[in-house]
Amino acid sequence: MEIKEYLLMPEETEQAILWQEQHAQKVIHENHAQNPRLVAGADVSYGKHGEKAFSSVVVVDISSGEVVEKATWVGKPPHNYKPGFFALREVPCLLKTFEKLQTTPDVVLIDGNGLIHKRRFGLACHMGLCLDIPTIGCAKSLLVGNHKPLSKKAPIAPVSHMGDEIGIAMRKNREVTYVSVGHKVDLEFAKNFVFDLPVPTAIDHAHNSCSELFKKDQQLQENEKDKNKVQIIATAKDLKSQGLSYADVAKELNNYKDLRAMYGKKFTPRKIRNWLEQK
DNA sequence: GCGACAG
DNA sequence: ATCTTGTCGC
Ligand SMILES: [Mg+2]
Repeated sequence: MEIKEYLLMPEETEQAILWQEQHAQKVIHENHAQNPRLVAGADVSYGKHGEKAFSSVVVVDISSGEVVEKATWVGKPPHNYKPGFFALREVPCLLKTFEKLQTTPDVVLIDGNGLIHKRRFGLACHMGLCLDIPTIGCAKSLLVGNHKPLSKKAPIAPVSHMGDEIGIAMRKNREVTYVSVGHKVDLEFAKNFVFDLPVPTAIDHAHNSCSELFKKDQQLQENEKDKNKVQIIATAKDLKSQGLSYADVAKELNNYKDLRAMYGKKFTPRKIRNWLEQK
């Protein structure tokens, strides 16, 4: 789909604060969603050592519950996570993913807050401005604000912060979701829409898709590592057959920087002996 | 200075 | 977000 505005905020904190305050004024708090049918859920997960980002957007037709389309993107995380500036980390990934989407959804659900934000400009607001589509923030925990305890009788409670009603806390079964306006929806619509969503939601699908990408990548890396190990063992075996001691074989292998890099750490005579005696 | 802090 | 196994409960 078409990205209306490719909005990236400055990395420097002081400028980012001003930028958020300025763009918060552009957020539309009135409802523009009518009879939504195509709902997009978006999420990002990260590699074990934070070197890779796995981003997914899944579109669900809520009239049937069927998945209509899925788009994914894998790349380097643009920024570390910083509370209040989550968009630095996820907006670039999500925009790359929405770009690939053929479908134009009626409503977008973002895994993060909208108006529930110190400057009323959480990730969902940011993405809403970029996409110019009705957008709702759905977070799993609270960034700012307070609310009365949820109970069976009152599974929904308003979230307030500095005198503003900026969202609602909602419990469906076991899980609590914090719902807030992202863009072009009002809180009343967002509340009812999310409350009535059948599970698995588009966000659930997106989250699962990210986990699959993560697992797939992890599996590939394991295979690569195994292939490398086979190569290393073959080399070690060759050296040993030339009459070198295990200590000398280890010393020799350590001279090859590429071999050491693919193994990850230094070779020890003990390790070499274990490998060769196993095979 | 301390604690809180979406993912 | 990731690191992680079994275990308690319906
Ligand atoms: Mg997420």
